Amino acid sequence: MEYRTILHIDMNAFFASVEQSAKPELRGKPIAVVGSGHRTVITTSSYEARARGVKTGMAIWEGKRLCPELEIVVGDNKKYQHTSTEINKIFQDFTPEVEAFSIDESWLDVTYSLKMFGSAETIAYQIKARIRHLFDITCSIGIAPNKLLAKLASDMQKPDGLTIIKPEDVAGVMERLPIQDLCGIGKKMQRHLNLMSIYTCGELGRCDEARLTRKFGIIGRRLKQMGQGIDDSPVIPFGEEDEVKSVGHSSTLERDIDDPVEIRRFLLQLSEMVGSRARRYNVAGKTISLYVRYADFFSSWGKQTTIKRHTNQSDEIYRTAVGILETVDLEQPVRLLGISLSNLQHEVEQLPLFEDDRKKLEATKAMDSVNQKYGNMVVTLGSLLPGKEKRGSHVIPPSWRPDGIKKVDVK
DNA sequence: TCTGGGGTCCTAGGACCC
DNA sequence: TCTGGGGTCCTAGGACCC
Repeated sequence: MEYRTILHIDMNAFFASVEQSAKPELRGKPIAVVGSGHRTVITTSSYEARARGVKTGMAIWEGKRLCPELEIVVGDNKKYQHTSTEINKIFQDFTPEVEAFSIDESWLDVTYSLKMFGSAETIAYQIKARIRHLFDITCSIGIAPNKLLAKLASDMQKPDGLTIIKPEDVAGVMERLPIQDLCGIGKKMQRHLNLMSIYTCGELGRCDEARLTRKFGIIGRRLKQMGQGIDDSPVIPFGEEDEVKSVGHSSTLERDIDDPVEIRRFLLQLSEMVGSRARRYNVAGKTISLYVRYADFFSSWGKQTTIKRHTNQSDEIYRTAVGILETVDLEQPVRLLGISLSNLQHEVEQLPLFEDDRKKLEATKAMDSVNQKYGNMVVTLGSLLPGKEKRGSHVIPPSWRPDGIKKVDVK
């Protein structure tokens, strides 16, 4: 039996560590990285803050209540993107098989690198040393025969850990491991399995497959395998991922609004963000979705509509979103609005037939290039301007990938 | 004083065509 | 003025990840 050797590398408290590294006065202190705007939440907290119970997703006041001396730092997306890209370059020195799972997590398949570097452990220590040397931050690394177990292993020792799960130890590790420790088993799944008297991976791995399939459909088989620590999924290097399937933006408003004009102005902004990103990716979509969350936070709805032809034009996205909005009677003031474009076609380069279309295309391209150079939304569709509302710059989500997007063209 | 943002995958049910 | 079934596309919603 040939085993693969997979590393999972998880940057410890990534955004907070980058900030502490850049600003020595923050080192050793409880800090929280947040977005701008007063409705932001804590994106990452330092280990000093975590020790006090400050967690991702908390409101600032909540963190402050737990830890009054908590230092609040507004996140700097560019800095994290840059650091992540540089770290991924380090990985490339050890294997071309690098898959970025998020901005701060990657898998490396080092199966064919072992001869050159000696062992996976050696590789892991070298990676740790280089990241520490260049950026003064730590990471936790898991080494295992597959991605599932490597991710599990990297979670076992934090911060600055190195955990190895050898093929011969898999069964022993899984036997008493709580099912919710596996990546892919969330709260709901845990509850369902617990109701079936399944609490450990050992129990899950021994469960009758038909029983799992009856309950969970086609993922039943996958669940049993997970319980056994089996995972055949390959490390998919950059450039070989599936194409993106949707492009969307959503944003919580600084205050709840019910004025239709204000709502539309915001939708226009979102449409332009979605459209410009779709154009940058060279994709166009047929399905436009609108998502609304009401002031009470709990009630929300999403509606989508599919149009005749693919588009990546902001104004068409906007018109479609407004069309959806007009089919609905808003029940409350609105807290959050989101627009997304899906049903995507890739590699779109349209040649307009008419002079007017050509002019519009030229104008769009000029606008996009200014925005790319000077920051998003510097130039936008005209009717945006009256409000002159400043959009908060959001902390980028961890789903961001080092190169910004998955592969876009079809081979 | 509350509670972010960007994705993926899966299922169910209806419309419609052959 | 009936009957069934397969395939595809669509909307809606849930669960999961970071």
